[in-house]
Amino acid sequence: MTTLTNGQVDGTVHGVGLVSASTNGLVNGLSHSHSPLGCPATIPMKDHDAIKLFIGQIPRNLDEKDLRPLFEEFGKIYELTVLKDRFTGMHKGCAFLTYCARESALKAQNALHEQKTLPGMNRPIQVKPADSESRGEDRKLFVGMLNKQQSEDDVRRLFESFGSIEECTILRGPDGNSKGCAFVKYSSHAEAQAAISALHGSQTMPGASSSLVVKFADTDKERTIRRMQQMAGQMGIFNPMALQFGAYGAYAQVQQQAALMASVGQGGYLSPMAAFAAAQMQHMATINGIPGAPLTPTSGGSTPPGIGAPTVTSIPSPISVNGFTGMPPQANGQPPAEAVFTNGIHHYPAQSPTAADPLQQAYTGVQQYAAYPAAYGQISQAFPHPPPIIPQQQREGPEGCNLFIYHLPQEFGDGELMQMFLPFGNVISSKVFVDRATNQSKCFGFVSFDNPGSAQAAIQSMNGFQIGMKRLKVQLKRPKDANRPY
DNA sequence: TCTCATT
Repeated sequence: MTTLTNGQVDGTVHGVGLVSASTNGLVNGLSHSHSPLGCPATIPMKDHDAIKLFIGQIPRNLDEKDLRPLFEEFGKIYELTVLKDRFTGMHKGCAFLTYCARESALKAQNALHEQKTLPGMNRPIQVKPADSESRGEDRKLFVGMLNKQQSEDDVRRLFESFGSIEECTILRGPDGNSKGCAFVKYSSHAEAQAAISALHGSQTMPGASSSLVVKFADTDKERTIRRMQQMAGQMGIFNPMALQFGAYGAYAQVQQQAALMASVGQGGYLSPMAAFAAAQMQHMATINGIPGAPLTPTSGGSTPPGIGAPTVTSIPSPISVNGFTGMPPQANGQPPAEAVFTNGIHHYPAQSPTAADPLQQAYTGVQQYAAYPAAYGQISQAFPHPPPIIPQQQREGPEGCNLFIYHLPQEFGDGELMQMFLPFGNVISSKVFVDRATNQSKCFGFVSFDNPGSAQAAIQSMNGFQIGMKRLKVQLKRPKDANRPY
């Protein structure tokens, strides 16, 4: 039989049509045996005490069939799954492996873990019980402020008197140089706690800038947050060029992370990163709403999580921007404060974007919505969820609705500022202050909501939010007539 | 100064 078709594998099932899952498994060519009576092969059984192993440091060009031979020599495999990205299908470089027999897993771990390096990898293969098997990362410590010369053995010696160390890893860069920190995993939480009590801050390693840090390692959730903050900080998302290509990849990533963040749970407040991811998705949706871009949804069902669709009707006419619309750039040497608000926004519709403002150029796609209502109308038809509100005029909300934001990234403009705060409510205006002379952001601005609840939610979530090296400072704008106690 | 990846 050269061609395997449904129902004709072993003669026990005839005709085309529904095929049982187990028969499908046979069609897929796995090497199961058949019983003498011609029944489908029994599903392989595993011991009740079988261990699921995590396999790491797998070259991304190896799939299950390539890996089986490597592991089969230690016993019959119950299940082997290469982890793939749920959106892109990308090989994640690791896998789960369960042997039918517990003993096989132990043998494989002993023989392979850190024992050999697969082609193309610069670190040895990892074969150890999956996280799901051990329950809880509350035994793992992060150790910081080590001397970069200290080895695994040095660290072990430092920590061994507090308990039995299951794992000890120095963090190293690609070149193998220590990053001055390590992970130490004990067999119990109590041991880990004892090490913290005894060692944290107890000494300063030669060459370290402060005393030894010993604390519990980040949980998965914390790691997720950390990653996303790093991602947010390192241009990627904010770099307009990154949005021009690879938009799907960026979208998928952000969507995935937003989903993750949704599960992190931050006491009822939208967590900073979820807010951020949501804002960025809106941003990307805006970019992709330009006709011809690949992301245009075909139905309303594909709203990314966490996004409330802004409404077209709340977009005021772009033509009058506080009456300053047509004002030429340096009309006055020292403009009054109110004029500063309008400077640097959708600039001067009569002009095309100029090289004087790279950011403006970069965001031309967005700014056109403001400058050319007709174009906006077209796009809003093509895209079920219209792009976010474009700030048209500087409006203050009621008291308690207006925020000061300090420490904005240099490249943030009004649009980015608004994007960042949209998830918390209806942003009626956003304004980044711009230096008139240099056209550079002064790294602070205002955001106004239409209700105090949104403002409070934004403060809760975004104050202290890390972007790159900086942390946002978000607080209520003091009312003009506030009674100052001093 | 929080790993390379944990369905």
